Amino acid sequence: MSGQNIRLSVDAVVFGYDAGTISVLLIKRKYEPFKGKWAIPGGFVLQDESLEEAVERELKEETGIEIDYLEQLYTFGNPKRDPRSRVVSIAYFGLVHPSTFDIFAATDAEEVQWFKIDDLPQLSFDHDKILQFAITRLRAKITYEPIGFELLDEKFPFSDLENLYTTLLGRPVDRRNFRKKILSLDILDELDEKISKGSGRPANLFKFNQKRYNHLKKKGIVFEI
Amino acid sequence: MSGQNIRLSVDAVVFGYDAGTISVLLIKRKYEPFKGKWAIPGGFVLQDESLEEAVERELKEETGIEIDYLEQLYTFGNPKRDPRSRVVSIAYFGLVHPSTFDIFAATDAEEVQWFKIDDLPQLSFDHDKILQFAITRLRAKITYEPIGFELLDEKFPFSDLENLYTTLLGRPVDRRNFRKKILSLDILDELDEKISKGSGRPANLFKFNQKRYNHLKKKGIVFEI
DNA sequence: TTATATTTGTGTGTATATTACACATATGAG
DNA sequence: CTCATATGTGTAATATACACACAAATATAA
Repeated sequence: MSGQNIRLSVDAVVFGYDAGTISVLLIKRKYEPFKGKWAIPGGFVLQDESLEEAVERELKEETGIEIDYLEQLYTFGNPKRDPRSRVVSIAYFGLVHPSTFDIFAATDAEEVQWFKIDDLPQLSFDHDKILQFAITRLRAKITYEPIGFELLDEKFPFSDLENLYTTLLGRPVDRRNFRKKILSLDILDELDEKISKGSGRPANLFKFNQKRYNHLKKKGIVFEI
Repeated sequence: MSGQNIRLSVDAVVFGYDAGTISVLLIKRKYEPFKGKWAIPGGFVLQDESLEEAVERELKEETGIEIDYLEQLYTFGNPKRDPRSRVVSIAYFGLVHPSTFDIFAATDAEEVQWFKIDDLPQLSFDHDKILQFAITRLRAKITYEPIGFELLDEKFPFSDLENLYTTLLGRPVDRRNFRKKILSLDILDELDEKISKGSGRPANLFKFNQKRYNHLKKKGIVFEI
């Protein structure tokens, strides 16, 4: 027991969304093992920080990013997952708004990049497994928790939400029925603002009302698409 | 990084079911801290074993039990959760069939006991939090995965399943509608066997067909109550 | 300025699923 | 053989999900 020599790390799969594609944030490894290969950002947990603090610190150190939504994903503990020594990794998954996504997508730092999830490079360690796990969770979770809003701007036209769901679910959604359903949940505030995207009729902007959602949830009313 | 001194443990919340009550397996701690208090079984992960192996080993060592269903629950990493030193614990939740449950319920070893979940003793560490987490997961999960069968005998009358759901959901379910719904999922085999429980009409026995469920799941057909 | 292309916004009828509900049947016990 | 107890079953009413098309507001090009 006293001979336990297991190191503990955290890894974060961070998703961003723009114009019909989901991307994930990766870093290029500077050192062995897997030097030069892409990996999910992460690192070792420090003695006195919580796991969430470790994730946020590592993300800031390695990518400069600050996360809008973070949740624990799964803990990967296969004894052979790191070729050097025993490392157990607690994986998180995170979401960022387009404002964050855009900034970092623009700066093409060679060592930090967004990759579209259907055009991923080879990954280090068991990171492909972790990433697939995260994608599965994201796709599933948007159907029973209103986390999709974390991938949109604070104020968004309804079509953005619809496109996000079309993308994540991988199938078309009926515009009228989708709108009816979401609006019936009573978790969106319709704003007195319009946005015009090139040609076409300007769209009304909406805003997710987190407080109202929490309130409804407490009453046992569930989000479901 | 080399100064990391975090120990890694696993803990298991094991549930059993009998006659309208859900119970959980606890052990009485032999040593400080929390000596004499009840706790969820668990212990430190050994160098070369997987997390699941660690859980199974600890359960066997501490309680003698073998588990029928095991899944990772959540990783608890609050720096202060253990008063001695930093210990991160990966919690699992497990289910056992009544055959296992009955045996161990009978032997009233002073240091290992089943407790009804609405009559729990004070627990050590953050184990009450872990336990509540597990209960929440169990209650939620039986509505979208057919794991309830792991709490019943291999062959069971329909009323057992109905009572289990009534218990876990904490509300009555309509017998006819429930039966219709479950049978429509086509994951139960009706056997040519009857069981007679004291008085009343003997009940037909059913058996969960895991293969058929896996097959349906692969086709995207989901279990849902 | 007018016509055209583009995107948003909206309602109704149909099919499907969920819910409520009561009585006959098979057995054991007295 | 009567009574108590648990099982087994169907139908009608209601609610939910789904399919589907055209008018309104703007930008652009003629």
